[in-house]
Amino acid sequence: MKIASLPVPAPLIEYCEEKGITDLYPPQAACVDEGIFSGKSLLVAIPTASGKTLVAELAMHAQVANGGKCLYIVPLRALAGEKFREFSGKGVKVGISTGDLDRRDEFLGANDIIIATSEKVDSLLRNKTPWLRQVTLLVVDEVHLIASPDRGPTLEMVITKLRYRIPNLQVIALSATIGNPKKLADWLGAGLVTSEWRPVDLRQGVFYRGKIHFHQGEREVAEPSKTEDLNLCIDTIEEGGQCLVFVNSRRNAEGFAKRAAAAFKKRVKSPVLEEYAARILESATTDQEKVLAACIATGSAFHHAGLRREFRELIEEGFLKGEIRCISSTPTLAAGLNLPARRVIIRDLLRFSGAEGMAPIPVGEYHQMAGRAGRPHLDPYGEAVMIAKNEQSIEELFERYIDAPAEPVVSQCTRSGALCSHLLSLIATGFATDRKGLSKFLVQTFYGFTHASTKALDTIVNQSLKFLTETEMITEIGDLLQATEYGALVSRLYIDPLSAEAISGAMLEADGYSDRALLQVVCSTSDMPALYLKSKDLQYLEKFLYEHGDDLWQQVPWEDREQFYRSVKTAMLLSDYTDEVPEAIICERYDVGPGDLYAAVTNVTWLIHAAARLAAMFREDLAPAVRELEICTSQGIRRELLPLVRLKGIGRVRARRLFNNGITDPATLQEAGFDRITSILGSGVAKSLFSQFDEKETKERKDDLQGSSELVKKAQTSLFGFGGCDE
DNA sequence: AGTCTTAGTATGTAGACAGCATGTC
DNA sequence: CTACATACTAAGACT
Repeated sequence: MKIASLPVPAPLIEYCEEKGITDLYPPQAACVDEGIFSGKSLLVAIPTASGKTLVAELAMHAQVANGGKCLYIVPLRALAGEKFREFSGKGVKVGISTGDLDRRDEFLGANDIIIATSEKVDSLLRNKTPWLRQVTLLVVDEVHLIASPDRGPTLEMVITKLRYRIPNLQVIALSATIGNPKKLADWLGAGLVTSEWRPVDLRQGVFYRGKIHFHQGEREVAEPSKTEDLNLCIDTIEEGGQCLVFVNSRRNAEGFAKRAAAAFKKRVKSPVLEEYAARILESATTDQEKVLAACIATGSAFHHAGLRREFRELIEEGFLKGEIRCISSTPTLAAGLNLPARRVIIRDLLRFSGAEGMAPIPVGEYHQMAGRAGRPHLDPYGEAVMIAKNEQSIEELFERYIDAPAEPVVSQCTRSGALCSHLLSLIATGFATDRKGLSKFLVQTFYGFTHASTKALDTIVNQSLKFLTETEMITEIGDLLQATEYGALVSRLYIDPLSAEAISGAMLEADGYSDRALLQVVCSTSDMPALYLKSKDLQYLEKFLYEHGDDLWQQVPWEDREQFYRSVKTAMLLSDYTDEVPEAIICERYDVGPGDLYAAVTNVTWLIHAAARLAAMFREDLAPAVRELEICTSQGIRRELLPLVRLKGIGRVRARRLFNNGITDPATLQEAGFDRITSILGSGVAKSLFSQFDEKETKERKDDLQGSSELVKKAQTSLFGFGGCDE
């Protein structure tokens, strides 16, 4: 099917033709036949890299041409960015909205295509964002993530909410191959396109004793090194390809990269790689990062969430450009960006999962990783290889993974805790005003669609409503369910009601305040992933609790202390960060990577913000201190620097430099004079600082004049600020 | 004596969404 | 409740 013949606006067609794309791939043509251009919903369950995105893009452009608006839901922020770049510059207005990124936010609704994560869309719904009603096409990327235990329910709820609100909404759901595509399509009222077709031939095989066994035959692999995984990797490099190795732990990822680096030393030399290594070394703070630099210099790299984003992106870029030959990675790369390689080695098929010990990875995940093999237009074929430990397991691996269908997608709505937050949001946002309304909504979910009896769900609904009523987040008067001001706030803050209750409960009971106490409570909630405990941690944790245990708001439990210790450890790390302990020392002390540190800081900042809002509601006296902590945490500064960072252009580093030079607040800064500041921070920064003071003075004069109208406004908001459920 | 090898044992384990209001080095 | 690879340790074997 020719792209030029499709009913889409010219810019997209021209763009495709420039790229040399003139015909649709067979699965894409099937989507056209199924009616994507006539507004029909569709579930597209086809392999990775077989052109799902273009299907969505065609449908979106057609919608926009008819005056429609499109919402594109992705699972990861990094993916949102990737799609944003991909969709931009083709004659439609594209906007992006994720937690850490809000480009063009004021006019977000003015865009034709808006890309957002599922949680962000849920948050937009909870805040009654008006333009959501104008959406005519919903694209859900990776819709099989409905089966994800922690984030699946949100995705399921968001889809259900949007379809509930918008009649005739066209839904295009994109998915990897799954076990029950028909079921999912039926739920969405969608047509179904499935296919095994791929643009590059994919050979899946099992390596054993120097040979890869494929369905189509065998392939010999040379054995220049002692280890099989490395031999497989070198084999592809020698052939001119790149290699992606999936392993089950960070340590393994680093270990493999080191071994590969030693083997590559004689083979790969490149000035570009040297430059990458130098760039990393320049800002490296930990040993781990120095190792990474050494590896990259030879063309190998490791990739996991302990690395800072900057380095991860550098590795991805280096691999895409073909400079880096081999990446050993934890599942970070499996679900993330589009990084194909000629050979993918799925080395570890077991992964540690808390309750289950070492458990085999799901078939769906294997397929996702295997699908990474083969770069379209660049590789003659792609190879996905597992490694067998004995003759017998060759057969087993074929059966268990290569020839096995992926798991069916199953709703996770009944998982403990998942529903409570969503029920609150349904009530607070007016999707349901009584129990009947809730049931009516819940039968529309995928859970409701796949379960004839809602008994299991009803039990959880009753429990959750009981909790929400007892904690006064909702009231039930007669039949009427309504969110209280507290409940509405919790819903909008997007925290788990359990976390909200833990935080406000602790604050209500507290006699004093300390940052540590608040941090520990916040770190004990499910919204804050706590650090793992290691044996060496026990010593200093016990010492800390002996000295400061009484200052905490939560009591040290008598038994089952692990959870508590973990929250204390996490709080101590964050406390060190606001105490301006250098990154390298924190990383070493708590055995985390810079990426983990960054993640913990952004996460806790969000929760402290929520805590500050809750404090304003329940403990006004604590609110100023909590708000201060919010700034301290986000900036990584001690309280003494607070007056300085209020100034534009002053962050943690400059503030510290000023402070150490005896300049402790804006007033002394102004007194010190331009020349003195120039000598500390340079003339550029000094100039912008002093121009701020001039602006401020003129603004203050204006504010004095407007003071009276400001007051009126405040009175109005408090007069009408009790719920505001109308839209 | 110093180095390598081996067997036994202790240890630790993937990832990442959300608020809010704008500007770090 | 489930496992495994790796790092470390101590003791033995070799140059």
